[in-house]
Amino acid sequence: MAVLPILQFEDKIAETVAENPVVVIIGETGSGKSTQLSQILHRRGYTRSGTIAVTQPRRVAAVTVARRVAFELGSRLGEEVGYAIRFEDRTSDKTCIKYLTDGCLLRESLSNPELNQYSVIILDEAHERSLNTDILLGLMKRLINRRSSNLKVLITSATLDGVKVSRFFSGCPVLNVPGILFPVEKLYSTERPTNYVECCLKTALDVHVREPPGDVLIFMTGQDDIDKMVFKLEEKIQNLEEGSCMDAIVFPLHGSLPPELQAISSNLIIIRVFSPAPPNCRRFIVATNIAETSLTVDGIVYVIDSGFVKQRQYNPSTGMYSLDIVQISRVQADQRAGRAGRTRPGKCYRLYPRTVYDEEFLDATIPEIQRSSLAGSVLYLKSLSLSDIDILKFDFLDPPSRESLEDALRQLYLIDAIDENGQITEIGKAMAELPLEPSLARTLIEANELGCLSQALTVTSMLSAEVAIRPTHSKNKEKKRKQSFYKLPDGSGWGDHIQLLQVYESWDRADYDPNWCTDNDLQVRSMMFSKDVRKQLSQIVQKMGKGSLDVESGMRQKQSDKDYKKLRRALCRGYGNQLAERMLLHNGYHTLGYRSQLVQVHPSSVLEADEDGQLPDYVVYHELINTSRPFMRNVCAVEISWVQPISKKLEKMNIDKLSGGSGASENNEIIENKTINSPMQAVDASGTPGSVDSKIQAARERYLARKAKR
DNA sequence: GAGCACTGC
Repeated sequence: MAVLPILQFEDKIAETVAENPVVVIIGETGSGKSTQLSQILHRRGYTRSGTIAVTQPRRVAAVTVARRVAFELGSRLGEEVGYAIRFEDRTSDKTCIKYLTDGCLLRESLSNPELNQYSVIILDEAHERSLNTDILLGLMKRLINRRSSNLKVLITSATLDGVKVSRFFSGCPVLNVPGILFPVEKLYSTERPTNYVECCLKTALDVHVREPPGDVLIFMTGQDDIDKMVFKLEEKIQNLEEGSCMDAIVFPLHGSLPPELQAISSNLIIIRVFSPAPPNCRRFIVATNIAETSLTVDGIVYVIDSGFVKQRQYNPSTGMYSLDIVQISRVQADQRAGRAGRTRPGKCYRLYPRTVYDEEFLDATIPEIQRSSLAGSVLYLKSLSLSDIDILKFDFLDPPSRESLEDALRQLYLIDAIDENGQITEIGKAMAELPLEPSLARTLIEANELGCLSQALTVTSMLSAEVAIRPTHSKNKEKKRKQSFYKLPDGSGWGDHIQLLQVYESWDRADYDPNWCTDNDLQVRSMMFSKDVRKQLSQIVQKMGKGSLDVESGMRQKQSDKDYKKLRRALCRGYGNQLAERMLLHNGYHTLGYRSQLVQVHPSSVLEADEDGQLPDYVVYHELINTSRPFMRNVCAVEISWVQPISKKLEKMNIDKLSGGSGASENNEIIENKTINSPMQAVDASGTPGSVDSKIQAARERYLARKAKR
């Protein structure tokens, strides 16, 4: 194996780190930064005064890199080198290099805000701008001022965004470490295709017929398009004249491969996708952006880039999520192209003109912090109770909009996490201890008061694991699906939360048999995950727990509480920021919030109407999602008397007080000025119905209209 | 009467 480029810079790196508290390392793919930086600093003695922490945005990365480094140092995993991810801590007293997810480091800083056990903190893959890494960047800036004598912070990034990060850390040095990527030739289309699936197909066939051997990676937006593409490509290849070109196999690659295929397809992917193709056979891998960073497929020589990605975004002014097809950024486009140059020189077919890349694409993807609801993050920051930190003044690399921060404060106030002056409450502090989104954390705390903690643990775990009751993957098994659907409990008409509880209880009665999940079309993976979450939550709430926490005790609870009244009441408290009232004359709802929205119960809900065909007067919802229309997903019936205290709170809510009173106007300017530099990307917020292509077309037209206005 | 990209505590 060739010497990793980064090792040639060892002296330079050590020297720079010795002289500066913060250093930015720009290391391209293949530079070895993730495995070598920690070892270099270990060699230079930084582990004598503390541990070296290396954060990763993904769990697998934390595990595999730790394993690799342990191997290189000839030590056993969990001793000198260890890792910590949720549910799994493989470190010991001996551990001096610790890989962990960014979320884990955030959790650690909750109990130890100065992170004193660490002599070095490396934030790896910072360019991906995960929500947690962005918050860590802000915390690190504060920390180095307080621990300047004994803390070193390294921030690694793959793109040339180093200047920005350096500026954020008052002009800290930036080191560039080259990677070992082969050149990739970029070929642009002369115009935007009107039908991007067809265009991908045509390009793929062209490559297959004309280009020498080498595998092809095709980036598309979602499962539907991928399935369509796989089908059409296989068909076309079969119709090619025998012997006119080499054989081919086509694979789909996305995050939610059907559960019944998962077992086989993990073999498929590992053995067939991740090993070289048989001789004289070309592999086509049709993937979502999962293949951009999370999964690396070796042997790719050709990349076909549609130029689009599906992105989830949060709109703070409506409290609604939407899943939109948006243009990728230049960073993303280059990342995709780079996938063609890992083993030898490659080619990237960009299905958009050069001018689109140059003029329309954003430099970088909008960071997650500007696309998410910030209630959880704001609660986290408030719970650190750092007297020197004001949320609205918190120093973010890219600040979220003031609107988004205010939305978070309103939400937190409505669920009692902060008081009317924006100060964190005792309830809020308890909520922050729980690895749950704020509404679910609040539900658990209220359930504890009401004596239905066991049931609430189950519901929050199921929601937290995003267990889907009726997966849509079994198209060719229509009969079986219907049968099994009727076997599952239905929430007794009260709604989806209750159904989730009942489903988990059924699984408990089946002794947590994985086959029970498969028989009922439930993803084994997500059910197992919810079991892990439940266990973890149980351990945390044990301290405050009143009564038994096991699943059976929740079932006994039901004997005395047939209507799930206590649980639904706890949910009503927890979702005080996510309530809706039915309209008088029909079954539509309007949300009870800062800005009321007209919404409907999602058709997948098990919520039942009464004899007159009327849905409950009041419901709580887990999420608002704007697809073809605005829908409430995961709904539960509540009673008016429980809603009233929350309505009163809503009436007297005052955002000026919540955001810190008089000081707010001053902060206002700071945040708003910064926000102007990072506008939201063009999004499809109107929920235009129709095919993906028509959505893309519509998004493009809106973009051009806006451009013309300017 | 709908349909979901990807992560993570």
